[in-house]
Amino acid sequence: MNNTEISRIFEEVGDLLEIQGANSFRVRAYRMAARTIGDHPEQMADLFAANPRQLEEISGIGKDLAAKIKTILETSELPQLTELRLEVPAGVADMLRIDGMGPKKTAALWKELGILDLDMLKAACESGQVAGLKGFGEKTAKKILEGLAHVAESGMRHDLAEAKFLSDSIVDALQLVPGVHQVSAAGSVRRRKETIGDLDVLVTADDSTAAMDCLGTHPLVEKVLARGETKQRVRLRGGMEMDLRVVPAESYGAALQYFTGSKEHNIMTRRRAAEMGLKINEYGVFRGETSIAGRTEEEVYQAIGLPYIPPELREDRGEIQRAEKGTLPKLLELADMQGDLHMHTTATDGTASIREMIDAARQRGLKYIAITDHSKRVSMANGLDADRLRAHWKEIEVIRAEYTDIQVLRGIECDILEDATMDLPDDVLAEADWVIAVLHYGLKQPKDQIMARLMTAIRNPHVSVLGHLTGRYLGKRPRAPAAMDLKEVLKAAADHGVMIEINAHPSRLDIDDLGAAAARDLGIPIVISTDAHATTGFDVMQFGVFQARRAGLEARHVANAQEWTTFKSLLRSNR
DNA sequence: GCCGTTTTCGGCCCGACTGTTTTCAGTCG
Repeated sequence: MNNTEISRIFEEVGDLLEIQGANSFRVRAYRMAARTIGDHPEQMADLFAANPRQLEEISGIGKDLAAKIKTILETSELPQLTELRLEVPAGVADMLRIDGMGPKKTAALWKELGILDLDMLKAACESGQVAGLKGFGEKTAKKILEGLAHVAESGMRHDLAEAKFLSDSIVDALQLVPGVHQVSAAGSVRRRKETIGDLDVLVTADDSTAAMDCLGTHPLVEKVLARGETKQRVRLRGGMEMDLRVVPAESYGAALQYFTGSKEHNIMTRRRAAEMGLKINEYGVFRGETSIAGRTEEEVYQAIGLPYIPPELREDRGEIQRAEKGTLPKLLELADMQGDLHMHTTATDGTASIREMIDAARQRGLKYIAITDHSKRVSMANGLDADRLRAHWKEIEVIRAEYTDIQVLRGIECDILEDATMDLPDDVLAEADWVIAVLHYGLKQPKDQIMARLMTAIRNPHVSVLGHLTGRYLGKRPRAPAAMDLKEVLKAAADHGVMIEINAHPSRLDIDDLGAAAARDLGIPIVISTDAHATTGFDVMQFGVFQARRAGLEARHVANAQEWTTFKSLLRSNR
């Protein structure tokens, strides 16, 4: 059982307990544990094998949950969940996914009307049964029917690029509204999470009406779901939902801090405030009735004795403790990026020539790049065999000689084949300036085989970096990461001087933030690459930088944030 | 179910909006 599977078990226990009306803090404990385990950089199985007591040392895991993890690891199941499933029919928990439905309503529909799944729910709404139930009414029944229509997409997360585009568009529109002063995206978009559930935008205004009217009539908005004095919720075209909050200027910082989250980070800041005899809400920091801070986020953090914490770090992953000790990182910036080391040309599946890619890179101020077309295994992209690759490199040599302000490396994105050999012979790889080793095929192979393949690449003396390591895909058709022992892979990479890529494409962002942090802790240089297939492909670098910031990386941790001469000394061929 | 520099018991973040109610419960973030 891996962490994801254990996490799902606790998540389901939480849902079922909640429907049963269990103590909400108990429910929260299961949900917190599910999240903690799902996010944990090390496998519970490994921790347990090393020392069973380690589980209890994880914050949010006590004696009871540690014992349950042990049971799951040993028997692949949890008797408590088996029992809960007998008590709560399988389709009932699905009702929780409907917007506006929580545990109380779900339990009422199940117990009072005998509704067991979403189909029965739909029928009961249409027949008027739901509207007649105590505590329900016409509007609730209608809202449930609407919610049912959106249930598939409501739980769906969208990639950061799409979410940021929508959020920026609305922010830009609100900025033009007379009487609106400050406008900012908040929520997980501001924290630069790799996928986004819904959007938050915050404004300060003399009067909320104009801002809300602007949003309500914006061409991207499909429907206004709720509107009050200070808060409006809308559904955008494409299915995402957005909250707009209007606050007074003196509360802007407190509101921005509050609505940026994460929820877990806010619980920690509020708890800290309470310990200091203060109270934080979205209007400010209060001692008794008196507001002592709130105009800026800096003020809010200062009031609880902390320096400003960048949004990307606000996940309750130790940032509060680091802030307290004054050891917060000075996060990488987009402007730090000096080079880009993963891109394609018309030689394989890119749309621009070598020269066009070099020119586009220069326009963006890059000082060095690597041209890394596909190797032959990727036949659908017209991947290069040894002969074509050597000819391609010759062409690069001729063209790069024309430029004095940018270094151009002759690279290759070489597949690690299903049988754990490299797609190109060693003597060819030896001639490259830069070799990215990647898994494209056979991602569903068993863990042992995936590990064998990765070890082949890591031990190969010519491999510079592992590209999009896990092969996961976050797009409309998500693809799970390949099975691997990440800790072991990173350790081997560290031992052999192989770098790790953060692929900046918004559907990849692979390796992820926690993985990048783990690599950094092992002293592995991180490379952030766009994997550009066109001249516009360079523009996704920002998303790679966001992911690096979430990992807490500084410029010194990122190989291609270094000056060319420094970067050159990091190249494996120089060792 | 977790947790502890006032605590091993008694807390656990906090406010807005909606709908169904006549003063509030449920849901959400």
